Amino acid sequence: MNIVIVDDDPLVRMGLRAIVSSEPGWTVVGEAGDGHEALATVEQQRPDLVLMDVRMPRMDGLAATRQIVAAEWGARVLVLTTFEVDEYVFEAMRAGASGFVLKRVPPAELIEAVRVVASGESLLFPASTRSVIERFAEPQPAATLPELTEREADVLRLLARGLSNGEIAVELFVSIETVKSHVASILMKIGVRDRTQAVIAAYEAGFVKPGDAEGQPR
Amino acid sequence: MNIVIVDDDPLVRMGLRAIVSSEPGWTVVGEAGDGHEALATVEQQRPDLVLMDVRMPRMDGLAATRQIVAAEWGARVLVLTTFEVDEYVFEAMRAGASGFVLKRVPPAELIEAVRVVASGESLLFPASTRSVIERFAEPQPAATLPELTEREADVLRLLARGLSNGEIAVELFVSIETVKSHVASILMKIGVRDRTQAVIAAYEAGFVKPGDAEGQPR
DNA sequence: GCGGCGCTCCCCCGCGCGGGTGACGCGCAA
DNA sequence: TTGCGCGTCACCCGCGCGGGGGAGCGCCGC
Repeated sequence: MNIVIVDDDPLVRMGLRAIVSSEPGWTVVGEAGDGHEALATVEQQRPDLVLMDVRMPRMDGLAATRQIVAAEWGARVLVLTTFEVDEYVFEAMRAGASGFVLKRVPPAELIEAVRVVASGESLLFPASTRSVIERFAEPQPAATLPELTEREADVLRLLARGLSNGEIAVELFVSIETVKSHVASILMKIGVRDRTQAVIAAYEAGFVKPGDAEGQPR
Repeated sequence: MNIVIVDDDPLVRMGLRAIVSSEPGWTVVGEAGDGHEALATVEQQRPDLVLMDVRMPRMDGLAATRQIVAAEWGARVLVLTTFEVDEYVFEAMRAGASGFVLKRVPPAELIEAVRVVASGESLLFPASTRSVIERFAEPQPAATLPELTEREADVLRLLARGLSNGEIAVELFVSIETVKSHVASILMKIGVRDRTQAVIAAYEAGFVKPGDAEGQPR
């Protein structure tokens, strides 16, 4: 397995190199000190895996990760970081990293992490996993909508797709007046002023989710 | 540390008991064969941690997890499963579980998992972590907004909080006319008809996310 | 220096929207 | 039976919004 090490600190690179190259069959085929160098090195060496620092001069590890993962040969990236700043975790995941590990974990754990990531799976440092799970768990009870009648819910769904009263009327086979009546009820029930705020409330309450619209809003 | 084991298969319970009770200081204070028994046992024993199977008769592990975590003393729950069905992972996370591990992992890994979860952190089986990361990574490229100028972005942010043109004007210390001008540019650039559709586009593109508003929309 | 663009402001116009009030039929429960 | 909630429809009014138009300023790049 061929590995590239990216970190702006030469000492850290040496340490990582010592750890990973101690495994039989693992070879460090390149090193880089910033994001730009990383891209160049990865393009030349086409490694199986990249150990990537986050904080680096010129181009940080997240931007570099994005580009490496986006490239067609797509090496897997294991992000290393000194501090467990939560935001980095989410950014790294979005950037396409396969793992997120603190530098200060014992060498055996780091090797295990590399092995896991190389096998095509993913892995997060436990404390990071906790952040991720919490973010997953929370968004549900964010806000809550008062009880809407079935028809009002229909109208709100269409409102949240950007339809005008007239369009909703056509969609539901009723008159505009009826739609206006429902809209008025909705606005009063959820305590907002206009249709825009109603749509916002629908999103905030999870009544509709990004992706629900997808395409046809026109 | 006191542990309760929940699984409908007595043999599996015995195996788990053998593994975890081999650790010094760890005690299995109860067992249960379904969700209802689990709730009763947990309430009596008040364990620090629960090893919870997912598929069980009467009440499944996810429902039981929800109730255990919701209770005020709140034991931590490590979910065990035979198959790595993705949906279980997300459900378990939402239910409030602190970890998700396959039953067939080696005893040493299981013990490590228990240790991690008991320490207040969280942990997922690597293949599950991958699912989670992918779910995190995808929602981004949903839709994309044309390039907005800095000021237009400001206005769109406020639009997405439900402010009227007048309120936006006050917020940005400009005249209503200016706001109307920016709004017109926004509508034209993203190709929509009215402010409501603009807000929808903002949510769909991830320009604003549920939770950004949080409170002040009024 | 001049054009382009972003930001600011102004005016007019038409219409959709939101607020108010009222009405009718239906189903359901008191 | 008498209500009440729901869904349907109607009319009026006022105003915010969106669609035109134009214009001045400062900054940047050619």
